[in-house]
This record gives sequence, structure tokens and C-alpha cells, in this order.
Amino acid sequence: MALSAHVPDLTSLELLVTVARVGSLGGAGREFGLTQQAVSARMRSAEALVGVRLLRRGVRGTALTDEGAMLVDWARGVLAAADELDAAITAVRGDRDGRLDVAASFTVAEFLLPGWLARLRTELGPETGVNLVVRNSEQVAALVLAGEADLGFVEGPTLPDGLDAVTVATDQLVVVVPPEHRWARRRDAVAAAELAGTALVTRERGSGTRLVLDRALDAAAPDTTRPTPSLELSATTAIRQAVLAGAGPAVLSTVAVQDDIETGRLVRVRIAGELDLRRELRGIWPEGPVPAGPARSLLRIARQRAGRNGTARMGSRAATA
Amino acid sequence: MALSAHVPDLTSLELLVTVARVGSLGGAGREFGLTQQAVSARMRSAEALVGVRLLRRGVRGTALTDEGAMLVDWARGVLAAADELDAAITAVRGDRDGRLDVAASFTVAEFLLPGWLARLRTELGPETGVNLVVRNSEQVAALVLAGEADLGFVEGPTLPDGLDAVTVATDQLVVVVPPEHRWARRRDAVAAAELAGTALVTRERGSGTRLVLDRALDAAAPDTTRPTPSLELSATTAIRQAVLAGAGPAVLSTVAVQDDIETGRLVRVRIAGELDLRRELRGIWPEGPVPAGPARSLLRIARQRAGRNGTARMGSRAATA
DNA sequence: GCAGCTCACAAGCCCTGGTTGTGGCTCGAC
DNA sequence: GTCGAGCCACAACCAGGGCTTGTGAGCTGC
Repeated sequence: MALSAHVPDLTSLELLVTVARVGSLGGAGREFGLTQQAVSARMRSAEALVGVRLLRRGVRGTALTDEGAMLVDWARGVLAAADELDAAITAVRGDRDGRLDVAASFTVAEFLLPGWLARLRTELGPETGVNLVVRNSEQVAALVLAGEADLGFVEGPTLPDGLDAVTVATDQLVVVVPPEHRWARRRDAVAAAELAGTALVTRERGSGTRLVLDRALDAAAPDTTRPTPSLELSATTAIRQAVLAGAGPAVLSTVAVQDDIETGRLVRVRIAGELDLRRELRGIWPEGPVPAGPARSLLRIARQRAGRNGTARMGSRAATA
Repeated sequence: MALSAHVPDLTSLELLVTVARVGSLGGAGREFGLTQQAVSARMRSAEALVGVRLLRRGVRGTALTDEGAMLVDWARGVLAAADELDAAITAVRGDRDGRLDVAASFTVAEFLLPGWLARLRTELGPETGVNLVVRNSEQVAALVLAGEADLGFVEGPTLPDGLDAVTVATDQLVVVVPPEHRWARRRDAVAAAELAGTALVTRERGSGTRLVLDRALDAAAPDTTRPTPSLELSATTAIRQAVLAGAGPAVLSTVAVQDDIETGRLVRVRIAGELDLRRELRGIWPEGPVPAGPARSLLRIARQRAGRNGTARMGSRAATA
């Protein structure tokens, strides 16, 4: 990471995009509740920061230079990500007495939901209050059953009675180790029984990830005694870091480690035999008709986007360590 | 767009991610060249901004809360985008006497190259100076031929002699109009001849987009007299905005307008008959062996990522107008 | 020629975000 | 038990960024 000192802050980027759209500094300022002078100064310092002339100031207004046009497009990408973050924050705050209460498992909340929420917001307008609660799949199901959430998103094969569900995406779990681990060098696949007999870093019981893992191992290596996990953590990120620190192999969602695999910080271990580590991400609601209103919109968005954008977006996430 | 006031600035996000990784405020501060107090204050104000407790401060260090873990993941997405922007800025600055001179067409530069450059940088380290020049396809080819660029990226079917090329991705052009346009309401497809006979907002001659369009129309409707374009602009963004403002239909890359189509700001018009508006995005270099060194790395990255990430990333771009 | 729009320059003010200095707390070593 | 080394928080101080208001200059069009 370590952003160089040439990247303007979010406000300046937003302002730049607005100037590009409106076509004048003063006009952009008016939209932002700023004076023309303030905008002018900000743009000037942004240009100084970037080191390239971005705007062609004329007496008729201000237009982008070629480089400016490029930058604006790139900036839009940053702002889009920030917008997702914003949607997520608003949901987590849950201040505006939200009409829509959503509960989601960690995996969904971490990697998919922000995009859905951002989209929901552009569709329904910013007034649509969404309250988001993040729990493991089991607890999410309980919340929806208890009526404390209108809509839930869970992973894993089982569901308590009293819930209806629709699959919104499919996720794949993979086994990863740090490059120093002996499995990283193996050219042959690791046997399912060997994996089953190894102490792993895992999510806690009750999480969808853990359940899928346990079932797959039970099915593929029923005779192997499973050791106790070397660590049980409740956050994907924490597991990822424990693995990076050498705590042992872990089984994680592809989307969570894709970038680490690409950059070589983690190595994906092939497993012999048919170990089914796919799992479905599902939207759930109390038994009965598909919910109406914003809940229905969110469900639709989830189904539309999950397949197309879900995993792909993750690929563009940058390095951390 | 219009980011709400709950989003911390990039530095705070970066700091938050670092705190999460390092596990202590002071430790993160050391990495940043800041005092523990400064980090503490920043995190406190970030929490106030977000409205949610993000960190669990203990005497042994500082760990993330559940909400914090979510936010950090989302923040990573923002930082990844910022990192791409950063890579692009560095390339456009072209200050550090770059060993690698790249020329790219607008389409490639706008939508694909930042990701490639960011990736290149994580692979080769930040010292790899890249100089980026953005021109239309014709000019890019000329630059590479003249030896002024080591590597070029162009779209469109033709190439001057003396260049070798490899296809890195395929792009699709689409016809778009604003929702008010009469074509937007048509349920039947527009005939190729009708499109050919309509004044469009287009890129200038010499651009790959324009060339593909002209050829496709000539092939599909050879007898139709083509009117002069209603506008000729050199930037995709400018065309997009002209169309939004009602200047007429335009033919643009899918990736450039995908989000507008999703949100309904623009409507995609179906064209009858076989109008082939696909085009290949190609990496080019002076005739001879595939270039070595960083140029080779960039080519590889482009081929790896283009198919997978290229268009998908665009889908997550947020609204503008 | 004036109204209306554009942008730029200058002076002043406030508050953000950094610093140093200090203190409280807990853990681990001796 | 005591001391040192971490960790964090609170307080006072200082500099500079970023905003405002006030002003001027240039082009366009009625």
C-alpha cells in the first residue's frame, strides 16, 4: 500500500469530478456550498500534488485537459469504492431509523454487501435507512427467525425451519498456507485425510465457513480423527493474518484471499479427491411470500450483481502486507 | 456520488488498516513516522466520524471490533482503488526517468491500465519508473514505431507495418442514447442503415473506436450516405456527457457506459442485423522479439487481468450525474 | 457600455492535525 | 515485590491548510 504523496484527498477528487461535470469552478463550488475561490485553490493544489496540469481554465469556464480526463476517470473508481464504504458505514451506524433491517454473515458483509447497499442507495435514494448487523450464519438465521431482521444473508448448506431462501451466489473455499509452509512446496496434492488430520486456523462453530468445512471433511475422510483447531477466530481478516504469521493452514473463501494468492503472500494448496468446498450464499426471510419494498430490491440487486461483480471486484483489491 | 460526511479521509483509512495489521497504535505510528498520540487522535476522530466503535483498545495493544474488521475490509477496497490512481498518476507524471515508456489509447488508459500499472508496481517495486502517454490508437502506433515508446496498447483492426502485436482483451462497442431520445422507447431494433444515416457523437478520426465504427457501418450499410457527425470529441467522457446532454446517439465502449446503462441514465439501443462492433485491444511493440524486462511483465499482466478484471471492475463504478 | 459570467490574487481567521510532556495501567523479568 | 517496557489517554502548544470576504481583470452578449 503506502500511497505516495501524489494522491489528492477524497474531497478534492470529488470536487475535481464535479468540476469536470459542471464545467466551471464556481459552478462546482455552488453544488458543494463552497466559494469559487475555495474550489480554485483546491484544484490548484491538487494539480501541484499530481504534478500535471488537469484543467484548462478559460474565460468561458474550465474544462479538463487530456491528462485530467484520464485522472477523472480513475478518480471515479476511487469515489465509487468510497461510496460503497459510505453505504456500508451508513448501514452499520444504523442511526436513521432504518426501515430495512438486514443481517449478514461475515463473508457476505465483507465482500459483497457494500456494493449492494451502494446500489440500493442509488436506486432508492439516500433516505432509505438500512440497518446492518453482522453475525455468523447461525446467528443471522436466528435474527431473521426472531423478526429482528427483515432480510438475512447466510452461507452454508443448512437452514432452520421457518425460513425461505434464495441462492444469490456461489462461493468457493480454498486451502491456503504461507509460502514458507511445507505444503507450499509440494507438487502433489494433499490428501483430504491429511487435511482432516491437520490442525487448522478456522472460524468458530456456527459460522457458515466452518460448517461447510466440517461437513466436507467428514464426507471425504470419515475415519480421520479431527484434531482441535490451532486457532478459532471470528473474523476472516484475523484468520488471514494468523496464517500469514505462520499459525498453520486455513480454509478461506476465494474472494478473501485471491489477492494474497496472486501476489504470492499465500499459496493455495491443492487437495486430492473430491472435497466439495463450494457453498451457496443465500438470502433468507421469514417463511412466506418474498418480502416487499426495499428488502425485495436488495434481494434483486444481490442476485443481479453477485454472479457478475462479486468475485471479480475482489481481484482488484490491492496488497496489504 | 456526494459522499456523506461519515467517510474518513484516505490517510485515516490507511492508518486504520495499518493499525489493524500491526496491532497497536504506536506501532502503526512508527511505520508512518507519526507519534502514538497523533494516531490515537486520528483514530478517535475517525470513530467519531463513522459513529461506531472500531477499535478495542487494551493495555496489550489495539484490536479491531467486529464492525472495525468490516470497515477495514471495505477501506481496503478504497485504498486499492486509490493505489491504482496513484500508479496512474506516477505514470502520467513521468518524472522519475522511467525505464519503461508506454503509450496507450484512451480506452485502454481509462479503464484498464491503472490496474495493470498498480499490479506492475507491486511486482517490481516502486522504483520501476513508467512513463505513460495517452493518445489515440493511430498516434500510439506511430510512437511505438518511432521508438518513442517501448510498448503500446491500441484498439481497432488495423496496424501499420513494422509492429508486432498480441491481443490482450476484447471490447464491445454499443450504441447509447439518453432515455428521452426516441430510440430509447423503440421496442424493435434500429436498422444498421438507419444508424449509418444518423449524425452521431463520435471520437475523432484516427481513434480506434471511430475506425471500428466506420468499418462496421460501411460493411453493414454500404449504400447509405453517412452524414457528418454531430460532434467529434477526443475523450470518452466528453462524448458520454454530450450524449447525456442530448447531443445525439453515440457509439461507446461497453465498459465506459455500463454503469450509466445500469442506472438508466443511458439506454442501450439494439441494432438489427450483424453489425460487428467488437474490437480487440492489443499490445504492440516494434517488430521483433517480445520485449524483455518490465515491458514483458506489463504485457503478461495485461493478458492475465484484462479478461478477468477489465470489464467487471467497471461495473462497480458509481454514478456521476 | 454595462450586466453577467468566468477565473485569480490578497488578507485574515479558524480549526485541524501535528508536536512534546506527562500520567495511568498491565505484563513480564528479576 | 519492584522495576522497566510496553501500551494507551489527556493536556498544552504551534503551524499551516483551507475557508471566507473583498477585489480586480478578462471575455461575451444584450
